[in-house]
Amino acid sequence: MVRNRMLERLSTKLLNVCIASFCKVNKLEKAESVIIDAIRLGLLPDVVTYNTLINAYCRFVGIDAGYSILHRMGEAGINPDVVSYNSLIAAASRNSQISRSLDLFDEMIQRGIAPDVWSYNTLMHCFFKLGKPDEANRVFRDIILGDHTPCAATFNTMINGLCKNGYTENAFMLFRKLQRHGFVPELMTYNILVNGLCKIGRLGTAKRMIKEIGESGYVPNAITYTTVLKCCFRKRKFEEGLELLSEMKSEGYTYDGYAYCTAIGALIKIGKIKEATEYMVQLMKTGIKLDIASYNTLINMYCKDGKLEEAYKLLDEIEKDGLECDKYTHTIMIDGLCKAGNIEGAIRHLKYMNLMGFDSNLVAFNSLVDGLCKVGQIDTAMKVYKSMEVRDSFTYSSLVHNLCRIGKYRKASKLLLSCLRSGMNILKSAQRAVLSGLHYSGFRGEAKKLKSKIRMARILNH
DNA sequence: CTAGGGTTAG
Repeated sequence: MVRNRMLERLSTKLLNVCIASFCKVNKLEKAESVIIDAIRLGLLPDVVTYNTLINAYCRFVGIDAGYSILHRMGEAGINPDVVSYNSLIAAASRNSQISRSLDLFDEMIQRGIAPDVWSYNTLMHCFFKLGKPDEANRVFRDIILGDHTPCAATFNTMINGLCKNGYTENAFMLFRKLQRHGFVPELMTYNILVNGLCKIGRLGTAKRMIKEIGESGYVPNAITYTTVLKCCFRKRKFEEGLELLSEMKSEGYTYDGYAYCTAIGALIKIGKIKEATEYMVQLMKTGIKLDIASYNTLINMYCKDGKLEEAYKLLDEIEKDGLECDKYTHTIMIDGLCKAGNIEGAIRHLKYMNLMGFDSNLVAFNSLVDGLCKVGQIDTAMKVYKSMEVRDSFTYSSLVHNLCRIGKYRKASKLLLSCLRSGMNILKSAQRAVLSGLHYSGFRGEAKKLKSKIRMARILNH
């Protein structure tokens, strides 16, 4: 009897290995048919089998599909465990459905399943993604001081979240403190810090980190390289960047599209479309499978080149490749249409984007506002501006510049002030345009007053 | 579970 039980367990284990190998390569139907065969042979799937399925369905089909497995396992008399929920929570978080992650977390607790460190790590990550570092910090403290043992991912998530929320200095200090207490950083930890430090321009410290990677016995990986590559372009060191890219190519670090897209994106930004196109051709020649971010880069390239038809062709390619457009794709198209002066097309695409389940985002609206201004429809642009729930310095700079362009300096001045009152910065060039406009159109007193307000705002907003 | 690439103003 005992022998039989052992055999049974072994067989389920084998079944799970088999299911896992199919799930890994997106052969879900195959996995399902194996399960059916197994059941026919009297071999019942267990919680691990279902968890493997949840993971795969979340990854390849969607969270709803993953979630439906929960019901299926319930019907089969198997209760979901913390791993089941961790998969779902992480999947929602990956898909930027943060509120869903939080709901799933609550659901798990309500069902009496105790979260583990992984659950808390993901929860922390969710709060950081929501821009709520205080909440994330609370979770971090709970992990450290509570019943759970933090793991490297806990620290990595915390350090990364701090960097992403504008607290890179704190992240760095935490890192050093943890090190003094015996934390051995992973390569990922270093990559997180190198990226954070590069972004705030602390290149000296970033270089020190890279040196520490070697001293710790790690070898920098493609991510380290791409981070440094991006940093080169950010510092406008294009020659150096392109050299690094070719070094990456010869060292085998360009097995995906990241480095290419970094370079292409940087070249587009400085208007070197021809060079960007050359790198696109290179990228295509490698046969690397394009993901949605790569497609977005290429679509943006065509848009900036005024080749909208080519951009539309790529939209079709995305579908043929079985990928889905995301908010970046749509925003890039909307901006491209605006830049081409096709406001109607842009508005149509905005509606289409909403139809596809994407909220209108700040960037898309900013593009629309700017596009409307450029074709002389400033009143409509103002209407859009007023309807916007969120605005940023792009919104204001664009409007202020264009109002100045048509000589409406007092209106521009009013807008500039409401921008400053909201605690946001505005381009220096936009400020100058308003000030000199007011001055030379006879509103010298107002110009003077505005100037002093700008000065005060500089103190307060800093 | 955690790290690199993709969108807007001048």
